[in-house]
Amino acid sequence: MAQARRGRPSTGVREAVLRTTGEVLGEAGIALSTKEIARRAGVAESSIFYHFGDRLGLLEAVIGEHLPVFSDATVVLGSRDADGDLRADLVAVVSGLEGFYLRIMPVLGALQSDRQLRELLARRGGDVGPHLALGVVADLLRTERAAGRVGAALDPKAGALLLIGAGHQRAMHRYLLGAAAEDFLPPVETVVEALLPAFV
Amino acid sequence: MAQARRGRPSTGVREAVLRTTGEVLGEAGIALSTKEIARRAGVAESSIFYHFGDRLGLLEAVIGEHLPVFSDATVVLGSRDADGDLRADLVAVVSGLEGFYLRIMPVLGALQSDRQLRELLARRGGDVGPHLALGVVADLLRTERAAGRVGAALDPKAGALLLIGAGHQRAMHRYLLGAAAEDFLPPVETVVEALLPAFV
DNA sequence: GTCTATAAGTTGATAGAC
DNA sequence: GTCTATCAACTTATAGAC
Repeated sequence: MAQARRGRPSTGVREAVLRTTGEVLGEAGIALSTKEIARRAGVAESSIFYHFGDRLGLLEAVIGEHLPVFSDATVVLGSRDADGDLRADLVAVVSGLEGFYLRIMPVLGALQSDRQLRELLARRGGDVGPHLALGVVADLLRTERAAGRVGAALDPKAGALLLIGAGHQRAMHRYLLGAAAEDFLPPVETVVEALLPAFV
Repeated sequence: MAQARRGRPSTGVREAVLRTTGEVLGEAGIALSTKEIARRAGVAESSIFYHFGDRLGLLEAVIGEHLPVFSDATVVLGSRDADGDLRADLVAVVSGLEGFYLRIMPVLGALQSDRQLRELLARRGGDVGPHLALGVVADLLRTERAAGRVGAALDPKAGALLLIGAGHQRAMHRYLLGAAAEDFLPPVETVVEALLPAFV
């Protein structure tokens, strides 16, 4: 970001393309075309190739833009204020995770349905990607454990997998079924109630 | 299935197309082409349109073929023999779920990344689909609870969400990262160990 | 029911003007 | 840095022979 601007300043085409691609990703998935993105973004199709090289380069840029958020605690967990009640705090954590996974679902779906994107992820060597959310939540549990608010016997990574699994599961079914999902899903409060004995 | 066969018997083109489409789905995702499927299946491309009408019809047929398995306990849970030890039984359940979700990942990825397929799912009105796995596991927990092997206070749906969430989470990260995922994921045994207090 | 041949439209990508 | 114009390859889909 400390890079000095040289040459002609951008007129926002790159940004418009990235934004539009993110939108189309949520609708058509990775079966998106550079032509349609250019049309919807109101730019020339050739500008996409100027900025991103080829179609995969565009996909890499869009996906890659979202990959770092998985290690950002504020984004993954949402805003929470610990008020001392473990139950309420866990409800806030799972709800935050659910909202996060609901928002990131198009990116997650693209990664799951395109081998080239998975290879891009593997090439990054693990320094970015969905798996880092586990570390974020595990760190939170370690802190809470040190403060004595969570049982000393709890394995932080295992606890993180359970909380994330619950939030992700609710988010995925809501994404797939829409409002009808609530008829099948147990409420966050019920899930936390069931999980509570494992955390005290 | 009780339908009598009329007219000329099939020569297996339909089945070959369905099988091949399932394979391609795991590689290219929903960005698959009828041409490539025909080539890999060794059939004429026009045969695809004869059997499935159009491209979406083919996708619907392939996805629809997999949707009912989510309500099949044997498939979802895998083969387990309850030997009386709750801990070992839960490990078997989560491991079974992990294997199931690992196999079904291409279908799940396609649903998450294509709006048309999600609409197909919604049109089915909930009688098939990924959400039914919740009922399968919840039923298992109800049985175990009635037998006194699981705590009476446990909500079956909440318990199911936690078990499925854990298995699905492990499956997804293994699918995205391959063997490297094991470095980040807590082992099934550790997860069950952490979850155990919620189930007794 | 499966094939070959073909059509019209879309695709990702490049060249060159400004 | 962005555009218009263009291209060959590929896309989905149809017609008609066997």
